[in-house]
Amino acid sequence: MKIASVVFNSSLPQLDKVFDYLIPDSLANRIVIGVQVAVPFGTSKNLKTGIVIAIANISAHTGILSEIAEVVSALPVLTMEQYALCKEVAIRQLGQVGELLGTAVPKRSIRAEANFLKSLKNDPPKTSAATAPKKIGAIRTFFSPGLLDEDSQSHWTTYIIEKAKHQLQNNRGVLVVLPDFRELAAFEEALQLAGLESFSCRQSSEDTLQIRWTNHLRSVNDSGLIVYGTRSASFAACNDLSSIFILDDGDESHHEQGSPYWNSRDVLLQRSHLEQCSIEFIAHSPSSEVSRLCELGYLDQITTTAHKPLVRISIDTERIDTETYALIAKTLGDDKPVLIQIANLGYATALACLSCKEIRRCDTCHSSLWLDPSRTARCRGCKKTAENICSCGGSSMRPTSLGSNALAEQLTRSFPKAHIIHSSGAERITGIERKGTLVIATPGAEPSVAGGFNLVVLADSLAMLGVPRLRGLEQACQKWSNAIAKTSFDGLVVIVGITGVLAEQLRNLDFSAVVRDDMLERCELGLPPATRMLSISASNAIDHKRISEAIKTEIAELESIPTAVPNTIVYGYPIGAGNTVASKLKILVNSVSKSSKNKLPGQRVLFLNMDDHKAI
DNA sequence: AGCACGCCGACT
DNA sequence: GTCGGCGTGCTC
Repeated sequence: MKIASVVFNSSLPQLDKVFDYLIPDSLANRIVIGVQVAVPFGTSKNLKTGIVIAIANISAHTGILSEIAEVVSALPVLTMEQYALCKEVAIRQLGQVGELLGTAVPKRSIRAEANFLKSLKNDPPKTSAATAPKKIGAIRTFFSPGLLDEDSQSHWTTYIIEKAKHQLQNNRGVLVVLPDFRELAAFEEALQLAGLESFSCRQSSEDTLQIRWTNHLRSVNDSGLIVYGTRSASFAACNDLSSIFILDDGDESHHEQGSPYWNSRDVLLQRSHLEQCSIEFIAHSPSSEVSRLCELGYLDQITTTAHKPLVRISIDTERIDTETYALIAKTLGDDKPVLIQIANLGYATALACLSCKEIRRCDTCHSSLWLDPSRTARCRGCKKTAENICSCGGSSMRPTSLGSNALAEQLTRSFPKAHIIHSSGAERITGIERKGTLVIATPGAEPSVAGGFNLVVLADSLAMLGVPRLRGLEQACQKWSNAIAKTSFDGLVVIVGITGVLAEQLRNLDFSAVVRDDMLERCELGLPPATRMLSISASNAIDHKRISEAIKTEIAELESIPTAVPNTIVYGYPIGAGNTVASKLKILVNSVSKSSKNKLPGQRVLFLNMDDHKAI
């Protein structure tokens, strides 16, 4: 009898390995690699479902083998490329293969599967292997689309679709990973326009169970598809993969919040290595990681020559100066749309001292102060109510920028006849009609309008930089550039409150230069992206002490970084040492967890994040 | 996760 | 003497 190796979808470290089973003759012709099977497991009366990842004549296991009880899914539900990716990511992120299998394989829908099988009989999938040409040279680029989304030639969807068409002709697969449902909608619209709907396959957790399972079966069992979705699509099946595209890799939505804390960029970089395929990063402004890869020569940067909107820098410390007011009034008067980007909601984004003009910061944690909705001066970080005296001795302060509510009130007064719309994360408007509308939006919530906005005002630029965060500048660039991309062909951009070198770089809309300078400076200081931060949180003080001491003696090269978070240790490590550090840590973490005398039943002792963005 | 094995306290 | 507590460890 043949032997099948089976893996389980479980986050338990004890089950994070393959289990071999005998294939009974009755099931022999139905068991292929990738199918779901039900097997007896341990002493449990219930069968456990797993996935066959290998079939062989011998087993490395010396004990007696059980037999597979039944075949659950007639079709394969996992490709071996997906499985290899899960293994690689699990090693690098110090997690379990089993917990990533859940991302690679969605929940099964019996009805959807029955319908899919029926449709297969009428329309069998194209077989690709015989005709697929061998690998073309893998391309690795960072592409920055033109800063005018209205110019369809330089739009990111056009760029991806043109390249994808070429691959589809060879019956090869293309994977597209997008940050958000808004980009998903934009991409779907473009697919429809290009007549590629029948060659595309969406992977979205927003879809119903049935649709998800149908699309998943299709991407595993068919080829020559454009597979697209948000971050979990990084693990989606895509046969004969030739190119990977990832949009706005710096966007926070590309980070998985749960263990093992992977992000689309890193997963897809690993995937492009494993599958020897091209990878292209697309963003109006690069992330610092992409900027670093360009600097190293790992990625080629493609700059578009498409024309850019005109930029006016207003150095006025007021949020909106008189000239900008006049521009808004004129644009609205011409019945054309205006977009104002503000940092966030609330009544003030920052407070400045009237005598020294500095932004007031919290005495304990140094975060900026703001006026909360009850109009009390409060720290943004620790929420402590602030003193009324500045370090310079000045006793009065004023808001440097007003939040959306206050600004809206102010604008309503200034433009009594204007039609004002708000759009924020909570109440998001996706599109508006083209006329003299004034849109006040928070970053990422800007609606689109046919033809673009004739005036885009980045009203809170200074406040967006005022936050003392590591990635403040690169994230601001991402948010600014995405808002600027909504400008019309003949439109104007006003950036309020920026001065110096940054103002010059922004006048030319040279976001790559801004991010590059910031990135190089951070690398010199031993900060991300060249150095990475890993954090280990313990559920109690004793185990916290045990793991930190074990690391101090066993992995001396790890550089400890102070943190205020209780029972947590943070270390910096060079990005290239990731796998080495992870494998050394795995041994220590396992032994400390195992011998813990303090764990509650079912509770994990240690939580490990190999790439903790919030650690610093 | 389940489930059995195993070695100490209170019960007919 | 035995019933049962859940700590420890294994599951192909």
